[in-house]
Amino acid sequence: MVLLRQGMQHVRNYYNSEAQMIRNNFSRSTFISQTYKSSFLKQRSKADNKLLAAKKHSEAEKRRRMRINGQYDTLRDILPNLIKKDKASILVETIKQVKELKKKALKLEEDNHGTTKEVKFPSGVDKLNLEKCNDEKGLVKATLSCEDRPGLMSSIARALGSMKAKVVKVEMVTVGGRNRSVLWVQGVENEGLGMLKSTLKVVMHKPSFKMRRFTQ
Amino acid sequence: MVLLRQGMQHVRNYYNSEAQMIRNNFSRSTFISQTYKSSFLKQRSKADNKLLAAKKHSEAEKRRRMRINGQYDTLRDILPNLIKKDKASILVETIKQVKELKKKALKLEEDNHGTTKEVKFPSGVDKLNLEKCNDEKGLVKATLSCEDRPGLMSSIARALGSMKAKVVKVEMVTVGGRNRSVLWVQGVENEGLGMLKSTLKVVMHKPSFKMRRFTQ
DNA sequence: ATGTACACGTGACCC
DNA sequence: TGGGTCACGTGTACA
Repeated sequence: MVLLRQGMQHVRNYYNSEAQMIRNNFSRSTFISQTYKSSFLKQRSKADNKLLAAKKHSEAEKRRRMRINGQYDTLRDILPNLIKKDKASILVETIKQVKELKKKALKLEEDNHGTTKEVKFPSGVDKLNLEKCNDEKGLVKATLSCEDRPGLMSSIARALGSMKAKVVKVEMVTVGGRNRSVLWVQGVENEGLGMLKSTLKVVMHKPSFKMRRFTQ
Repeated sequence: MVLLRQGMQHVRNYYNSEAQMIRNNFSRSTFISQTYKSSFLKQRSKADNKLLAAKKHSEAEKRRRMRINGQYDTLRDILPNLIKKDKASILVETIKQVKELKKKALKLEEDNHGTTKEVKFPSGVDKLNLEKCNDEKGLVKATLSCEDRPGLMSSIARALGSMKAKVVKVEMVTVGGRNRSVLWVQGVENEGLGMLKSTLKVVMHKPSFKMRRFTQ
C-alpha cells in the first residue's frame, strides 16, 4: 500500500516499519530454516556483521541524539524565564524570543539610523506632524518641514516659549534652503496639542517681513 | 508501505492500519486455539486492551513528534541563510542567532541610551567647546552645556542669526534644569570662530530674572 | 558500500 | 493509573 503525499521542501519517504519488521522476521526465520545446514558459518558471519552494523548504527544514532540534546541544554541555559523545560516548549519559547528580538533590533536600528539618515533631512514639501510618544508620559513629538529663512529658529523658539509646555529636546536640520525641525514637548494637554499645532503652523508659513519685525 | 509526505503546516496523524490488521489477525487466531474454553472474552478483551493501549501510546508519541517538528519547520522559516536544514544545525544556528540578536539589541539599546545619557545629556558644569569637523569643509561643531532658562533657545537662535554663518543643524536637550546644545555651523572663518565662541559664552551666562523666578 | 539523518514504536519514568 | 515525556534501537532513504 502506498500513500503519496508530496512535500514542498523536504520530500521524504515514509514507510511503516512495523509491518516491514513483521515481514522481515517472517522471511528471515523461514530463510534460516532452509539454509541452516548449507552455509552455517556464512550465516553466522553474516549475522555478526549485521549485529555489528546494528551496533554502529545505534551508536551513531545515540551520538546524533546527544548532539541535538546538547543544543537543547544550551537553549535551556540562554533562555530566560523558561517555565516548561520540555522540548516542544523550549522550541516554542525560542521562536518567540527570536521573533521578539528581531522586531526589537529592527526597531532600535530604525530609531538610531532613521533619526540620523532618512528622517532627519527636510522634506521638499511643507509638513507638520504631531505624535504622542507612548513610552513616556505626556511626551509629544512634533515634526515639521518648511522653507528655511533667517530667524526661523528664533520664531520656533518664541512659539514654544509662549506655551506653558516644556521643551525637552530640539533637533533642527537645514539643508538646501529647507528646514526640518523635531520638537519633543512635555506637558501638553489634549487641548494644548491643537494650540501647539496651530502655533507651529503659523510659524511655518509666516512671511519673512513679519518675522523680521518680530526679531528686531 | 510508503508515505511520501508533504507538509510542515498540516501535520496529520497516520498510523499503519496494515500492521495493525496483521497483528490483530495473528493474536486472535492463536488465542482462539489456546483459550477457547476458559476465558474467551476476558482474554480477548485483555489482548485488545493491550493493543489499544499500545496504539494510544504510539499515537500520542506521534503527536508529540509532530508538535516538535512543527516548531522545527517554523524555525526553518524564520531563520535566514539556513544552509544545513538538519535538526542539530537548526538548533545551532538558532542559538547563534539568539545570542547575536541579544548582543545586538543590548548594544543598540546602550547606544540609544548612551547617546542620550552620556553624550547627549547636559553636563552638570558649564561647558563650551568648538571643534572643526574635518570631514566637511568649514563645518564647525559647537557644544555647550549651561543652566536652562526660558528663552535660552531664543537667545541662542538670535546669537546665531546675528552671525553671517549658516546653521546647518541644531540639537538641544533640556533635562533637570540643565541644557545641552550642539550647533553645526558652516561658513565660519578663523576670526569668526572666536566671535562665535565669545557670543555663545555671553549667551550661556546671561543672567535672567525670568529663570530665577522659574527655578525657585 | 559508508555515513548521515529521519520517523517510528516501545519500555521506562514521572506526575 | 493514565497522560505526557524521554531515550533507545531499528528500518529506511539519500548522498
